[in-house]
Amino acid sequence: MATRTRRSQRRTEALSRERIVEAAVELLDTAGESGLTFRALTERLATGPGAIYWHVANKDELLAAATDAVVAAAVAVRAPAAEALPSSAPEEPEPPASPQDGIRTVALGLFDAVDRHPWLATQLATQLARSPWGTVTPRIFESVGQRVRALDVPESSWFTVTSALVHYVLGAAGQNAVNSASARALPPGVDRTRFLDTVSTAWEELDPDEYPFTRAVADQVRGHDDREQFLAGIDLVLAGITATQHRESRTAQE
Amino acid sequence: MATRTRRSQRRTEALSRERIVEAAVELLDTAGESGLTFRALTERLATGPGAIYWHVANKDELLAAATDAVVAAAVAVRAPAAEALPSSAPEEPEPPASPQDGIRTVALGLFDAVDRHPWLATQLATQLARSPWGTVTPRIFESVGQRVRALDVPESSWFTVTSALVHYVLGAAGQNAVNSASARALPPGVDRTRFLDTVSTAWEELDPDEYPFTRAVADQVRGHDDREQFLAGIDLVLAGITATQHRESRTAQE
DNA sequence: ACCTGAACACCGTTCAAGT
DNA sequence: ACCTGAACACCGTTCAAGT
Repeated sequence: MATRTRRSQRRTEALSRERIVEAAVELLDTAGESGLTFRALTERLATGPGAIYWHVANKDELLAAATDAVVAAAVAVRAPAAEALPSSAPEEPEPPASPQDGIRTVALGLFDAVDRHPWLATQLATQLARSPWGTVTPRIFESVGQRVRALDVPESSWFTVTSALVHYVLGAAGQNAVNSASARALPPGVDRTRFLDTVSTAWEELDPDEYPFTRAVADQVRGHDDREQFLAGIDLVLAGITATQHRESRTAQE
Repeated sequence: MATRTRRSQRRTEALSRERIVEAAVELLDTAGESGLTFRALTERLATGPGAIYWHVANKDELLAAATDAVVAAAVAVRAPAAEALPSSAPEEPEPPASPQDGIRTVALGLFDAVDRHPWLATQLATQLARSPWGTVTPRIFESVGQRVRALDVPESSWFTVTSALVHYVLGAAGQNAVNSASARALPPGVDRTRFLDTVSTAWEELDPDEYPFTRAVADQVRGHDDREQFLAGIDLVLAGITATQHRESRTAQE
């Protein structure tokens, strides 16, 4: 009864794992987590479930592959100047970004990816929980870690410091998917300002005895910018790294 | 054909939302996320699906309630001394914990909760993503925020600083569910040491060109303690808060 | 080697009917 | 008001069969 979807013609391109993952990402983006079903996928790819199972072991593996593909694209960041104006003065020496800026860029890359693909927040948690030896964790870890090494953190702290940064980024990005996803779910026309207003008001109406702090802070929710706040958190961790180093070198000198 | 489960006798206690949520948490703990089904739940509660739907709107609400219950318990931390030796010297004045220690305690409370309930990592991401105006976010936020206020952070920074801490905690706790859950999934007898060994080895075998940092750090994975590393991250953020304040007051004095 | 599509077991949810 | 349990629509996955 539902109107026949316009994609029923025989597919021309051969099926491949790549095409399947690509279709999965599209489906997740447009229809959300619950929108990714093998039935929707077979229709979109004009094939049967068996064909998909030939290329992919099961749904978990498909979700992992989709997550990995998006993360890989997100963390493969170059210096922003390089792509901003591709044809202008290619011989101009790239401004050597500080390691701190590099970390901010990588972090923002992931942050924005979660913003564009809200399902990524949950999947990141799920995939990371499933296998730290998978491809997703090392990818993120490596990208942040290389910049941490460029700070003058002693080698013995590399693992701890990088972990702290990665944890913050994942936590903050996950939490932010909230806002973008929820805001999107609201009736169109209700924009971000109205959305923050809703949250702020809800917080203001909490029980004064149980939630004094949250109530006190409700107003600050209203005007805040997610990216700005995200970066402020990064800077807090970076400041902590610097401060800890200084404390250590001071102690070492005595 | 399956052996009749021992719980088929008529239930004595009346059904209630509370009992349902309690059973859901048990099911999640023992059988994992995929183990929580309405069928398993009806069997355990010796009832039919309709009875459950009388108390709970749907599975999403049930998961939200389960998450909220566990988070509420985790975040309601008292000074550790109070419960350690309940009957010894009750009039002894409690050592006034510093706000920093308070933050560490709350954070560890959540960290350990995720450790005991690995499904919490995913659910935290999901629930937070679904509704920041729900009960889960304010609960965590409030508990951390009250301690942030006790540090001498200027009021204008309350929201940002508390958010940063909460994001770190959620990210780190989520990532850690990894380890406990994965370690649990391994054949019994393979303990944590062996598990870390596996991860470490996997990281050592990554492509040297693409993953130089992760490889360099692989060895540090082997001996590390999750809780210690988690706290080190908290301390990094706390150090960042202090450093930022000093910088600000220094600037203000000029 | 790659794909088809009917079939299977299982899941969340509904609802007419009971007490 | 609270509970029962058959029924429904939908899902992931399998597999004998085709090319």
